[in-house]
Amino acid sequence: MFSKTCEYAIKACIYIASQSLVQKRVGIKDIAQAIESPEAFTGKIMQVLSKNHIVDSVKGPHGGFEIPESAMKEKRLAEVVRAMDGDDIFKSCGLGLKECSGANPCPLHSQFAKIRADITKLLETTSLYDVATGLADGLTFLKR
Amino acid sequence: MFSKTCEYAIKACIYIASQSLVQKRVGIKDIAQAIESPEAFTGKIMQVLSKNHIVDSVKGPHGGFEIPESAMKEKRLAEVVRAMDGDDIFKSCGLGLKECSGANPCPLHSQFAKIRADITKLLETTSLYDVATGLADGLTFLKR
DNA sequence: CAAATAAAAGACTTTTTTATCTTTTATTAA
DNA sequence: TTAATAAAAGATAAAAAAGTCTTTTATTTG
Ligand code: FES
Ligand code: FES
Repeated sequence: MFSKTCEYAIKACIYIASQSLVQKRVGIKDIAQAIESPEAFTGKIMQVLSKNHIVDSVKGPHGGFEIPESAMKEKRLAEVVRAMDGDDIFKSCGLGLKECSGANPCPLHSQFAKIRADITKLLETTSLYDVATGLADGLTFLKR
Repeated sequence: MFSKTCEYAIKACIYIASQSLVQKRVGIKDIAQAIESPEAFTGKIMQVLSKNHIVDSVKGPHGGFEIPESAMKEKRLAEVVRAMDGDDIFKSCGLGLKECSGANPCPLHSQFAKIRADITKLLETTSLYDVATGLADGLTFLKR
């Protein structure tokens, strides 16, 4: 479904958001620990998220990453996915045809298009705030 | 969604089935041409499909691959996917947690589980015959 | 039976994805 | 203003996925 990179990115954003809810800025080490990802690789991912203005980054002592509450209410999961994996998941053919189109449909097009629309809806409507609260409340988990 | 290998496998099966509908056995070259796949790689994929009894293989002159009409009415897309990609798509967590469970749900679990169930239903209920007829009738396509 | 045909099997190569290690830059606070 | 801290940037490395090439085995038909 998502690349490993994208999975890490989504989890990192949710974790950062949940910590930002209690005014805590978090470093790469914290993040890697919280989402069970390799530390250096997580750093690379954070660079991309930061460049795409999905997270705010602060260098130096007491630095780290954060997502202001106002921002996390706006940012959708779809933005994170687009930053990491592009928009393949939103528009490409399930059987790998060069482009998905009703005019030249693959044998799964009609059924697959529905599923893809559901995925798109999920990602486009869910904000980081929506998922961060469940984590903060101990209802959902990012590892195991 | 699916690996490249799995996409080729699904398309190959649909093509073979559609040709079997008109009593035509097809070789690797035909298949590769019909689904726009690398020939040698397609050969490898056919070996797996053959070992898993999804297609029948015949060596020697006038040999090739076929799927008897009775068999293609039984075989589901899910079998092809399992043979190539395992059952990850049917059971694994969308965010890559070690296992998907309601007891330890990731933040997307409830929404993702629905989508995964839809995908499973599509693959488990669609037979090769179902998709082969559309191709044979020129309503669906395997390339471009 | 011999020659031709076509898939199976095995050994490799290339590309992409995932991951690591080192150096640099920015920031803070003593 | 310098030492410590933490992310950014850059250069590699390892693993997995995708793809190729060569040899072997099975089958058919003249
Ligand atoms: S053409 Fe394959 S999903 Fe639309
Ligand atoms: S735990 Fe993630 S999808 Fe079920």
